[in-house]
Amino acid sequence: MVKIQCQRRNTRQRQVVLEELRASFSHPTAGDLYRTVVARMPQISLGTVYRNLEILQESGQAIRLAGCTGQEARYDGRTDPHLHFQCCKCARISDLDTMLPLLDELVGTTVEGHEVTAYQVVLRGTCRACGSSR
Amino acid sequence: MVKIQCQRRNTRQRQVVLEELRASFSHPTAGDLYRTVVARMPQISLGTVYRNLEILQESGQAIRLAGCTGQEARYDGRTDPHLHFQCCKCARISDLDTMLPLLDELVGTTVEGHEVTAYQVVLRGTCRACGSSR
DNA sequence: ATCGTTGCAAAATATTTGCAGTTGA
DNA sequence: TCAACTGCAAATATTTTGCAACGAT
Repeated sequence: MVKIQCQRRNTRQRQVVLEELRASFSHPTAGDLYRTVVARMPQISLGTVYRNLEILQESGQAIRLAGCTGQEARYDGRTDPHLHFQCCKCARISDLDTMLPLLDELVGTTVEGHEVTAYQVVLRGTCRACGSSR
Repeated sequence: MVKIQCQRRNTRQRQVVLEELRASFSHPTAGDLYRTVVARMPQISLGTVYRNLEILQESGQAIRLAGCTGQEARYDGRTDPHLHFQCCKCARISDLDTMLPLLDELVGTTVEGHEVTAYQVVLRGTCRACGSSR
Protein backbone atom coordinates (compact mmCIF):
# COMPACT_ATOMS: atom_id res chain seq x y z
CA MET A 1 0.00 0.00 0.00
CA VAL A 2 3.01 2.31 -0.14
CA LYS A 3 2.81 4.98 -2.80
CA ILE A 4 5.96 5.04 -4.91
CA GLN A 5 7.17 8.55 -5.62
CA CYS A 6 8.64 8.82 -9.08
CA GLN A 7 10.82 11.46 -10.65
CA ARG A 8 8.44 13.98 -12.14
CA ARG A 9 9.19 15.55 -15.48
CA ASN A 10 8.58 19.13 -16.30
CA THR A 11 6.41 18.84 -19.36
CA ARG A 12 5.05 21.72 -21.36
CA GLN A 13 1.51 20.58 -20.61
CA ARG A 14 2.15 20.68 -16.86
CA GLN A 15 3.78 24.10 -17.10
CA VAL A 16 0.85 25.55 -18.99
CA VAL A 17 -1.74 24.06 -16.65
CA LEU A 18 0.08 25.61 -13.68
CA GLU A 19 0.52 28.96 -15.42
CA GLU A 20 -3.16 29.19 -16.25
CA LEU A 21 -4.14 28.07 -12.77
CA ARG A 22 -1.96 30.79 -11.26
CA ALA A 23 -3.35 33.38 -13.65
CA SER A 24 -6.90 32.56 -12.64
CA PHE A 25 -8.57 33.97 -9.56
CA SER A 26 -11.83 32.12 -10.01
CA HIS A 27 -10.79 28.81 -8.42
CA PRO A 28 -11.42 26.96 -11.65
CA THR A 29 -12.61 23.39 -12.16
CA ALA A 30 -10.66 20.93 -14.30
CA GLY A 31 -13.05 21.67 -17.16
CA ASP A 32 -12.58 25.44 -16.78
CA LEU A 33 -8.82 25.01 -16.91
CA TYR A 34 -9.05 22.70 -19.89
CA ARG A 35 -10.96 25.35 -21.83
CA THR A 36 -8.35 27.96 -20.97
CA VAL A 37 -5.37 25.75 -21.65
CA VAL A 38 -6.69 24.30 -24.89
CA ALA A 39 -6.64 27.83 -26.34
CA ARG A 40 -2.87 27.77 -26.00
CA MET A 41 -2.32 24.07 -26.68
CA PRO A 42 -5.08 22.83 -28.96
CA GLN A 43 -3.94 19.21 -28.76
CA ILE A 44 -4.06 18.86 -24.97
CA SER A 45 -6.67 16.51 -23.61
CA LEU A 46 -8.97 16.80 -20.63
CA GLY A 47 -7.47 13.65 -19.13
CA THR A 48 -4.06 15.29 -19.13
CA VAL A 49 -5.44 18.29 -17.29
CA TYR A 50 -6.94 16.00 -14.66
CA ARG A 51 -3.69 14.05 -14.33
CA ASN A 52 -1.61 17.20 -13.99
CA LEU A 53 -3.88 18.79 -11.44
CA GLU A 54 -3.53 15.64 -9.35
CA ILE A 55 0.28 15.78 -9.66
CA LEU A 56 0.45 19.51 -8.92
CA GLN A 57 -1.65 18.93 -5.87
CA GLU A 58 0.55 16.10 -4.62
CA SER A 59 3.63 18.25 -5.04
CA GLY A 60 2.10 21.18 -3.20
CA GLN A 61 1.96 23.53 -6.17
CA ALA A 62 -1.83 23.56 -6.23
CA ILE A 63 -4.60 22.98 -3.73
CA ARG A 64 -7.78 21.07 -4.28
CA LEU A 65 -10.28 23.23 -2.50
CA ALA A 66 -12.39 22.35 0.45
CA GLY A 67 -15.99 23.19 -0.15
CA CYS A 68 -19.08 21.13 -0.39
CA THR A 69 -18.06 17.66 -1.36
CA GLY A 70 -19.77 16.16 -4.33
CA GLN A 71 -19.34 19.11 -6.59
CA GLU A 72 -16.97 19.48 -9.48
CA ALA A 73 -13.49 19.80 -7.96
CA ARG A 74 -12.02 23.30 -7.77
CA TYR A 75 -8.37 24.20 -7.61
CA ASP A 76 -6.34 27.10 -6.26
CA GLY A 77 -2.88 28.08 -7.45
CA ARG A 78 -2.38 30.19 -4.35
CA THR A 79 -0.76 27.86 -1.85
CA ASP A 80 -0.09 30.06 1.17
CA PRO A 81 -2.53 29.44 4.03
CA HIS A 82 -5.65 31.54 3.59
CA LEU A 83 -9.37 31.35 4.17
CA HIS A 84 -12.04 31.06 1.50
CA PHE A 85 -15.50 32.53 1.27
CA GLN A 86 -18.18 30.84 -0.79
CA CYS A 87 -21.38 32.69 -1.62
CA CYS A 88 -24.58 30.72 -1.09
CA LYS A 89 -26.28 32.68 -3.88
CA CYS A 90 -23.78 32.86 -6.73
CA ALA A 91 -21.54 29.99 -5.49
CA ARG A 92 -18.43 31.97 -6.32
CA ILE A 93 -15.39 31.41 -4.13
CA SER A 94 -13.22 34.31 -2.96
CA ASP A 95 -9.83 34.30 -1.32
CA LEU A 96 -9.75 36.11 2.02
CA ASP A 97 -6.76 37.86 3.51
CA THR A 98 -8.08 37.62 7.04
CA MET A 99 -5.82 35.52 9.24
CA LEU A 100 -6.77 33.14 12.02
CA PRO A 101 -3.57 32.64 14.05
CA LEU A 102 -5.33 30.10 16.27
CA LEU A 103 -5.66 27.74 13.35
CA ASP A 104 -2.04 28.08 12.35
CA GLU A 105 -1.15 27.12 15.89
CA LEU A 106 -3.00 23.83 15.53
CA VAL A 107 -0.73 22.75 12.70
CA GLY A 108 2.00 20.48 14.02
CA THR A 109 0.02 19.60 17.12
CA THR A 110 -2.24 16.70 17.96
CA VAL A 111 -5.96 17.35 18.31
CA GLU A 112 -8.05 14.69 19.99
CA GLY A 113 -5.42 12.15 19.05
CA HIS A 114 -5.05 13.19 15.42
CA GLU A 115 -1.86 14.78 14.04
CA VAL A 116 -2.75 18.00 12.23
CA THR A 117 -0.62 18.98 9.24
CA ALA A 118 -2.96 21.33 7.39
CA TYR A 119 -6.37 22.89 7.47
CA GLN A 120 -8.92 24.47 5.20
CA VAL A 121 -11.66 26.88 6.16
CA VAL A 122 -14.69 27.92 4.16
CA LEU A 123 -16.86 30.78 5.34
CA ARG A 124 -20.30 30.89 3.75
CA GLY A 125 -22.96 33.52 3.37
CA THR A 126 -23.77 36.29 0.93
CA CYS A 127 -20.87 37.82 -0.94
CA ARG A 128 -20.34 41.51 -1.40
CA ALA A 129 -21.66 41.48 -4.98
CA CYS A 130 -24.84 39.52 -4.18
CA GLY A 131 -25.47 41.43 -0.96
CA SER A 132 -25.27 44.89 -2.48
CA SER A 133 -27.47 44.01 -5.47
CA ARG A 134 -30.57 43.38 -3.39
CA MET B 1 -34.05 33.13 -10.34
CA VAL B 2 -36.02 33.05 -7.08
CA LYS B 3 -36.25 29.60 -5.52
CA ILE B 4 -39.83 28.76 -4.62
CA GLN B 5 -40.15 27.11 -1.22
CA CYS B 6 -42.88 24.50 -1.21
CA GLN B 7 -44.63 22.77 1.63
CA ARG B 8 -42.52 19.74 2.40
CA ARG B 9 -44.19 16.48 3.30
CA ASN B 10 -42.96 14.14 5.90
CA THR B 11 -42.66 10.97 3.88
CA ARG B 12 -41.58 7.65 5.26
CA GLN B 13 -38.60 7.63 2.88
CA ARG B 14 -37.40 10.99 4.17
CA GLN B 15 -37.82 9.91 7.78
CA VAL B 16 -35.80 6.76 7.24
CA VAL B 17 -33.01 8.57 5.38
CA LEU B 18 -32.73 11.05 8.24
CA GLU B 19 -32.86 8.33 10.90
CA GLU B 20 -30.10 6.35 9.24
CA LEU B 21 -28.02 9.47 8.69
CA ARG B 22 -28.31 10.35 12.37
CA ALA B 23 -27.47 6.80 13.39
CA SER B 24 -24.28 6.88 11.33
CA PHE B 25 -21.04 8.38 12.53
CA SER B 26 -19.09 7.72 9.36
CA HIS B 27 -20.25 10.76 7.36
CA PRO B 28 -21.79 8.56 4.71
CA THR B 29 -22.13 9.19 1.00
CA ALA B 30 -25.49 9.00 -0.75
CA GLY B 31 -24.58 5.49 -1.88
CA ASP B 32 -23.65 4.42 1.65
CA LEU B 33 -26.97 5.68 2.94
CA TYR B 34 -28.85 4.01 0.14
CA ARG B 35 -27.33 0.66 1.09
CA THR B 36 -28.32 1.17 4.73
CA VAL B 37 -31.80 2.44 3.99
CA VAL B 38 -32.63 -0.16 1.38
CA ALA B 39 -32.26 -2.83 4.09
CA ARG B 40 -35.27 -1.29 5.83
CA MET B 41 -37.15 -0.19 2.72
CA PRO B 42 -36.30 -2.52 -0.13
CA GLN B 43 -38.25 -0.52 -2.70
CA ILE B 44 -36.51 2.84 -2.14
CA SER B 45 -34.45 4.12 -5.03
CA LEU B 46 -31.07 5.81 -5.08
CA GLY B 47 -32.62 8.85 -6.75
CA THR B 48 -34.95 9.27 -3.81
CA VAL B 49 -32.02 9.18 -1.40
CA TYR B 50 -30.28 11.89 -3.40
CA ARG B 51 -33.42 14.00 -3.54
CA ASN B 52 -34.04 13.67 0.17
CA LEU B 53 -30.48 14.48 1.14
CA GLU B 54 -30.78 17.66 -0.89
CA ILE B 55 -34.05 18.56 0.84
CA LEU B 56 -32.72 17.72 4.33
CA GLN B 57 -29.73 19.90 3.62
CA GLU B 58 -31.85 22.83 2.49
CA SER B 59 -33.98 22.59 5.61
CA GLY B 60 -30.94 22.47 7.88
CA GLN B 61 -31.48 18.92 9.13
CA ALA B 62 -28.33 17.64 7.43
CA ILE B 63 -25.05 19.13 6.30
CA ARG B 64 -23.23 18.42 3.09
CA LEU B 65 -19.68 18.26 4.29
CA ALA B 66 -16.78 20.44 3.40
CA GLY B 67 -13.84 18.41 2.28
CA CYS B 68 -12.03 18.16 -0.97
CA THR B 69 -14.44 19.03 -3.70
CA GLY B 70 -14.76 16.56 -6.52
CA GLN B 71 -15.28 13.55 -4.37
CA GLU B 72 -18.48 11.72 -3.69
CA ALA B 73 -20.58 13.99 -1.48
CA ARG B 74 -20.62 13.18 2.23
CA TYR B 75 -23.32 14.11 4.70
CA ASP B 76 -23.51 14.72 8.42
CA GLY B 77 -26.63 14.42 10.54
CA ARG B 78 -24.97 16.36 13.35
CA THR B 79 -25.88 19.97 12.68
CA ASP B 80 -24.37 21.85 15.62
CA PRO B 81 -21.21 23.77 14.70
CA HIS B 82 -18.16 21.53 14.98
CA LEU B 83 -14.85 20.92 13.28
CA HIS B 84 -13.94 17.92 11.15
CA PHE B 85 -10.72 16.02 10.79
CA GLN B 86 -9.95 14.11 7.60
CA CYS B 87 -7.10 11.62 7.54
CA CYS B 88 -4.78 11.87 4.55
CA LYS B 89 -4.07 8.13 4.75
CA CYS B 90 -7.40 6.44 5.34
CA ALA B 91 -9.57 9.37 4.21
CA ARG B 92 -11.94 8.85 7.11
CA ILE B 93 -13.65 11.91 8.53
CA SER B 94 -14.02 12.39 12.30
CA ASP B 95 -16.08 14.87 14.23
CA LEU B 96 -14.07 16.99 16.65
CA ASP B 97 -15.35 18.47 19.87
CA THR B 98 -12.68 21.16 19.96
CA MET B 99 -14.22 24.63 19.76
CA LEU B 100 -12.89 27.69 17.99
CA PRO B 101 -14.76 30.64 19.53
CA LEU B 102 -13.05 33.02 17.11
CA LEU B 103 -14.85 31.39 14.22
CA ASP B 104 -18.21 31.53 15.95
CA GLU B 105 -17.63 35.23 16.41
CA LEU B 106 -17.29 35.72 12.67
CA VAL B 107 -20.81 34.44 12.08
CA GLY B 108 -23.19 37.36 11.73
CA THR B 109 -20.43 39.77 10.82
CA THR B 110 -19.08 41.01 7.52
CA VAL B 111 -15.62 39.87 6.46
CA GLU B 112 -13.96 41.78 3.64
CA GLY B 113 -17.39 42.84 2.45
CA HIS B 114 -19.01 39.41 2.62
CA GLU B 115 -21.79 38.55 5.09
CA VAL B 116 -20.85 35.40 6.98
CA THR B 117 -23.67 33.10 8.06
CA ALA B 118 -21.81 29.81 8.52
CA TYR B 119 -18.43 28.18 8.34
CA GLN B 120 -16.88 24.79 7.88
CA VAL B 121 -13.40 23.73 8.93
CA VAL B 122 -11.47 20.64 7.93
CA LEU B 123 -8.25 19.77 9.69
CA ARG B 124 -6.08 17.29 7.83
CA GLY B 125 -3.22 15.02 8.76
CA THR B 126 -2.83 11.54 10.18
CA CYS B 127 -5.63 10.24 12.33
CA ARG B 128 -5.15 8.46 15.62
CA ALA B 129 -5.70 5.01 14.12
CA CYS B 130 -3.28 5.51 11.20
CA GLY B 131 -0.69 7.26 13.35
CA SER B 132 -0.49 4.58 16.01
CA SER B 133 -0.31 1.71 13.52
CA ARG B 134 2.99 2.79 12.00
C1' DA C 1 17.55 4.30 -23.75
C1' DT C 2 14.44 4.71 -20.09
C1' DC C 3 10.31 5.47 -18.16
C1' DG C 4 7.16 9.32 -17.06
C1' DT C 5 3.78 11.46 -19.84
C1' DT C 6 0.47 12.25 -23.50
C1' DG C 7 -3.79 11.97 -26.62
C1' DC C 8 -7.48 9.39 -27.47
C1' DA C 9 -11.43 7.04 -26.44
C1' DA C 10 -13.83 4.03 -23.61
C1' DA C 11 -15.04 2.89 -19.00
C1' DA C 12 -16.22 3.87 -14.48
C1' DT C 13 -18.32 6.63 -11.16
C1' DA C 14 -21.54 10.02 -9.44
C1' DT C 15 -25.62 12.78 -9.84
C1' DT C 16 -29.78 14.54 -11.98
C1' DT C 17 -34.02 14.25 -14.38
C1' DG C 18 -38.59 13.01 -17.03
C1' DC C 19 -42.52 10.71 -16.32
C1' DA C 20 -46.46 8.23 -14.80
C1' DG C 21 -48.31 6.50 -10.72
C1' DT C 22 -48.62 7.14 -5.45
C1' DT C 23 -49.43 9.39 -1.13
C1' DG C 24 -49.42 12.84 2.79
C1' DA C 25 -51.89 16.68 4.55
C1' DT D 1 -58.28 16.88 -3.69
C1' DC D 2 -53.80 17.84 -5.41
C1' DA D 3 -49.16 19.13 -5.20
C1' DA D 4 -45.25 16.88 -3.32
C1' DC D 5 -43.20 12.75 -3.70
C1' DT D 6 -41.72 8.15 -5.42
C1' DG D 7 -39.65 4.31 -8.35
C1' DC D 8 -37.71 3.48 -12.45
C1' DA D 9 -34.73 4.13 -16.05
C1' DA D 10 -32.42 7.06 -19.03
C1' DA D 11 -29.60 11.04 -19.42
C1' DT D 12 -25.82 13.97 -17.72
C1' DA D 13 -21.84 15.09 -15.56
C1' DT D 14 -17.44 14.13 -13.74
C1' DT D 15 -13.34 11.50 -13.26
C1' DT D 16 -10.36 7.64 -14.23
C1' DT D 17 -8.01 4.43 -17.07
C1' DG D 18 -5.82 1.23 -20.88
C1' DC D 19 -2.88 1.64 -24.42
C1' DA D 20 0.35 2.74 -27.96
C1' DA D 21 3.11 6.66 -29.25
C1' DC D 22 5.92 10.44 -27.61
C1' DG D 23 9.49 13.10 -25.31
C1' DA D 24 12.26 14.81 -21.07
C1' DT D 25 16.32 13.67 -18.90
